[in-house]
Amino acid sequence: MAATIRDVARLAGVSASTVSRALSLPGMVNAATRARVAAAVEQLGYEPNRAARGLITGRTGTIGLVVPDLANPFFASLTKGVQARARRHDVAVFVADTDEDPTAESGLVRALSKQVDGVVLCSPRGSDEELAAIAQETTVVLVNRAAAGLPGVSYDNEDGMRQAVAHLVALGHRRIAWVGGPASSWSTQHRAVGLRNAVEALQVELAPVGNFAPTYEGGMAAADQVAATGATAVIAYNDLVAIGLLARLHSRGISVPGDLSVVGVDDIAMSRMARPALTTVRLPKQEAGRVAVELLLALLDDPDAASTTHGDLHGELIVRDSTGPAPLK
Amino acid sequence: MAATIRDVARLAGVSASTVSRALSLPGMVNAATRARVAAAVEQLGYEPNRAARGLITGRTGTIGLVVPDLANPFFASLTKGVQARARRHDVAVFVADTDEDPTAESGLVRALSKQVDGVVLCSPRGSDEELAAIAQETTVVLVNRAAAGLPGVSYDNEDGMRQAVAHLVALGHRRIAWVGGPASSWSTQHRAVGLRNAVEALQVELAPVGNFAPTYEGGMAAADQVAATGATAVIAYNDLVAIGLLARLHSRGISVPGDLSVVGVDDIAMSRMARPALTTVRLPKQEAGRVAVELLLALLDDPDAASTTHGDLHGELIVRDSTGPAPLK
DNA sequence: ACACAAACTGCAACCGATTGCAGACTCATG
DNA sequence: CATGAGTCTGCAATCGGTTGCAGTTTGTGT
Repeated sequence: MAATIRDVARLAGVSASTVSRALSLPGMVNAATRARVAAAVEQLGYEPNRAARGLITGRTGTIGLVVPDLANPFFASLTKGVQARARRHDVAVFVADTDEDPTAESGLVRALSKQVDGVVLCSPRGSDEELAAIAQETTVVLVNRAAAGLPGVSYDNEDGMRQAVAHLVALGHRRIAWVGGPASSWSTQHRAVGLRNAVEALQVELAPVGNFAPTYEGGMAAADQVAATGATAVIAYNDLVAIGLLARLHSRGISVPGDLSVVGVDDIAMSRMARPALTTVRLPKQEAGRVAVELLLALLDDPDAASTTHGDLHGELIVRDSTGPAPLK
Repeated sequence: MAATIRDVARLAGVSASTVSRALSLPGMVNAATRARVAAAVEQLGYEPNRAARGLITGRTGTIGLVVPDLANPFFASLTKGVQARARRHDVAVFVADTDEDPTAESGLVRALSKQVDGVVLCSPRGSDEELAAIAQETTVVLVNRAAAGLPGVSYDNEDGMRQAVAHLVALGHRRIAWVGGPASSWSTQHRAVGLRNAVEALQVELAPVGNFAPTYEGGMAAADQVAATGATAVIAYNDLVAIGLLARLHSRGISVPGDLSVVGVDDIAMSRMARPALTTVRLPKQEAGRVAVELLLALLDDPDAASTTHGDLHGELIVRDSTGPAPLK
């Protein structure tokens, strides 16, 4: 069906080797020959078969991406970033969705590992040991998680929390509630640490209300506990949780930001459209995907480029309508 | 690095051919031999290299998926459905995002076509001719678009619109505005037709306000025109547009559903969280992805299975808080 | 014990590329 | 005109699998 390198060779009146070289090492072939080859390629609409090349060179020009849930806008954006950057490098992307099933991670990576040069693994739920085992199989770049010596890109969660707290303190808030995500989540842990540092530095009080699912429902579930803390502001694990809070607070007649200010994390598209529009720490999601791809490709080119082994991204506080001055007592 | 079929063969004390057969045509090899092979496979953690197989069999066990925008929750869900179903069939998925660029479509499909068995093409913006050309290159299944003879899966837009109109009419609305999506969009055209049929059948008035971007901003832009039509209800091209309408109507002090009822299409996650929660025609997005994969795989098995050449999915009206009785005059 | 078919297994060619090596050609120089 | 250096180009091996064909083993009937 599709033209092969031999078809091109025949049409150009040269051998397959020459065609191969004309395409990948143009300097090695005579300009006239190269032109004939180019014409034949054009005429046949020839595109090299990467799989075949991969057998020889060990490089398939393909990477894998494993995410917990594509329907989560956070990962959708990240995937988009990976996608875009990979295409620029003429690399194709296999996408796999674990459906939040931690046990599926290693299986998927293993299945993928034979067909790709490396894998970008997002927010892995597995243990450090599992990740180390996975990294044996293929080159792995982690996103949103730092694990023992593995290359990766993550956000500076501490700094993001600091910005959020500083904003709230400037508005006069002195007691801030915190709705955590899943206890096992690396991000939750780091955000909690960042919060503790920030409240300590600014001498305000932190009122943690526990761990909730990182979803709208999680936010709904947390809202009443938040209200009960007596805090005048709340920072949520992520925007979905924050929007859940907004919904439940509204139905309880608690005014945002009049009675309570709400801050999220991520800045997903939905946050802008929430009512009131959500103040949030914007994490550069597509950027994370792009950096992860660059990191992975660099690592593939030079497996011990220890210098480029980790990317660190910063969040940026986006102030909208869900935060305001602390209510007067 | 990774074990090859020859490694397995050596360990099991048989030839590579036998290993190959033990794995793909188990009936052809002796049970005892098969067991030895299985043990060796297990011990080495062997996974066949699909790319190599693809060279011989012409089937790579890989399909491509091309969507206009992964960050759009509609396509994210669809991708998830494709993903899940493909995995069940042990098929890997290449995902490519055109970034809403219609000219990128055919290029991407062409680049993909050498590495995949077939492609699922979502909401293609290209012309029928372009699509026909693409279909020459590889097996294609369309989603959200019916084009000249190409296999595909789409929604029954007419019926969805009928349900929405019936709901509004039952609530006493007699004049319904319609905010269309991009004029070139296949869905817009079909939804408009469905609406015209429905209003005619139920003897109410339709007030189209033109075509807008299928986004939140599009909805914001359309809101004032909607208000000016004097309609008591509006049906939006999709949920994002409907949510944009909600936002602008709210800031203009127009009460929903008190003054105006709003209906969307899609039922993205955000719709449940909108204020008021959005009444919408739920389109089974993951289901569409699943059906598309089944269709594609069936077509690959039997290229002229004309019987299974088209999937038709139905929407379902989800009534929430954005629709209510028409205001009394 | 012998012939014959059935059931397995291995050899070798092949898929579409890449690449080390050596042969062929060009051209300037002695 | 022979020689040598430089350029190009082709041959053939290779990657990791699959598969047609032929050879070997096994089992059965007589």
